[in-house]
Amino acid sequence: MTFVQGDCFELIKTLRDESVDLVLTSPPYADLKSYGDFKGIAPDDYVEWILPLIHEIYRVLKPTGSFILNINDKVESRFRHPFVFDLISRIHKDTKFKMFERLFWTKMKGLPVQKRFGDRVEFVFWFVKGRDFVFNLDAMRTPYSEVSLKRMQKPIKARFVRSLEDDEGYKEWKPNAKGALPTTLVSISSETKRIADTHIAVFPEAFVEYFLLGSTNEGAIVLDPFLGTGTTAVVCAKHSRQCVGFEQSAVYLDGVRTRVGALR
Amino acid sequence: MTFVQGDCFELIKTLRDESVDLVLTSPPYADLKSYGDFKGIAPDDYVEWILPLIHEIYRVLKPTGSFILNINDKVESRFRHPFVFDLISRIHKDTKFKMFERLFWTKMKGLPVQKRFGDRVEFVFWFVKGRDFVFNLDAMRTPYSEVSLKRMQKPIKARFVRSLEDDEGYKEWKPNAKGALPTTLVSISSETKRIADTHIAVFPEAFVEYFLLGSTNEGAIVLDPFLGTGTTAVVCAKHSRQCVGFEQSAVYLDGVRTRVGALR
DNA sequence: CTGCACTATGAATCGCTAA
DNA sequence: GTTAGCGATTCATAGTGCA
Repeated sequence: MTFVQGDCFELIKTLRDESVDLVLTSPPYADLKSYGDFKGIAPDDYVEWILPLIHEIYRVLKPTGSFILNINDKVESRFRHPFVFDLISRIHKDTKFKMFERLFWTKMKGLPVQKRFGDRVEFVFWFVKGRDFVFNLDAMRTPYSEVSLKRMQKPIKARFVRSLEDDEGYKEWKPNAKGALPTTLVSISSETKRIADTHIAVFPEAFVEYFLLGSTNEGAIVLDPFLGTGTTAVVCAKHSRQCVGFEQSAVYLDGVRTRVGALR
Repeated sequence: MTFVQGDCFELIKTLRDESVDLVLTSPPYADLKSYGDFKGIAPDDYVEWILPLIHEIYRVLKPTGSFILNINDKVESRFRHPFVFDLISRIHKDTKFKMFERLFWTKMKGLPVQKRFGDRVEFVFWFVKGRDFVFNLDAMRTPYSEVSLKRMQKPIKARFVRSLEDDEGYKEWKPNAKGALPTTLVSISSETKRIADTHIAVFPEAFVEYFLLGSTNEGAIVLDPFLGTGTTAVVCAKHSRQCVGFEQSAVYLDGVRTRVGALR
């Protein structure tokens, strides 16, 4: 575990090429207001602001590594600002990152709104450098629905071979002990933490756990350049991964050290 | 109801400026293979292919009108191609369209995959020309969840004013008769239609109904440049909207005329 | 009308083979 | 080397039908 207080845009330059297995982070979303110690970034400036960091992330990532980015867009004067779409487009143009998948994190809990749709979905982008990346699909399997579980109580037959019109096309179907295949809709409820006497919304631990176990093996080096309240560090400690975390705010970083220290 | 057989890129040029209330469509997604009568568009060429149509859509739309676009991206050699993100970015750069909202249509049923996440989500983009557009929020309210309904059986008090620590912050909460506020996660199950002896997947009627009633009033002129099996036309007929539909395939268009004619 | 059993199918993806 | 076409394969859900 290595936690450093300072500006991640500078600190990441001290890391060696191809030394990190996973970058898992939720950068501050574009906002006109400030965010903790962090001065807000206007939506129009967001892409140019964060792109240098993404180039560095590409550099420090191992060839088998992943970059998992949680982000959401904002409404500005009644319209949804397109900076997330701009960003994903630019990442493909300016770097060699490939998008393994775009996932939709639904929280089922959100701020009430009056004249709009309630926003219950955030983006999760999973970038890789090439085909040979770590992906533990079984670790990401999700619980079967109640209806499915009921049906599984006794073996069932299902037709898999569509072209055959006769009964030969039947096979036994066995449910996977580890759960159903994961889908692009990721349902994880949100959490709130209290640090330095302010409530802030963060990554839930379940969210970090899901992606950490799915994209790394034990002993992996995991970087979170916007450590915040340190959820990434806590989950890494629980699952034998090494966390490198950067954070501007000394107050937040103290909180992280306490939180991680309490696990021993 | 006006149905014309031909190329929508040309046909749309015959429509007058600011004459349409809603463009609701699901263009063919990028594909390397061909798609019905339609020659497939390679993902790399998709944006340049469809952008001229979008300029025309802007032109024919009334100042209060909406352009609602259902689209999804594709996997190409194991990676998710970014053309949807490129497209949304370019629409903002090349036209004056504003994005009212980006919605996520989840179908809860999809083709099985082996080594990926199952794709259960498609994008729905709602573009407008300015602040003064038709939006019937109440028509888009969704049924309350079972948990919410249970709570509503007897009057409950809910705390809305969070800053107050005392009991004065309680208010009576009355459920809205038209349902819960809609969210950006839209759950509508998929449908199958059979036309010209082939199964094709389309807009479900419930999908068209949801967005049609939410974005237009009675008597509205609705354009679907990729009419396909004509779900847009059928739903317009049921709800007293005028549909203008373009479709390349004469076979499909015959099917549409039969389908709409059967409603009288 | 309810509940359970059973089946069809969904804007798919991968890997092999041929050119 | 690369690409394009084709066949094999994947399974949870919605819907139908019957007791």
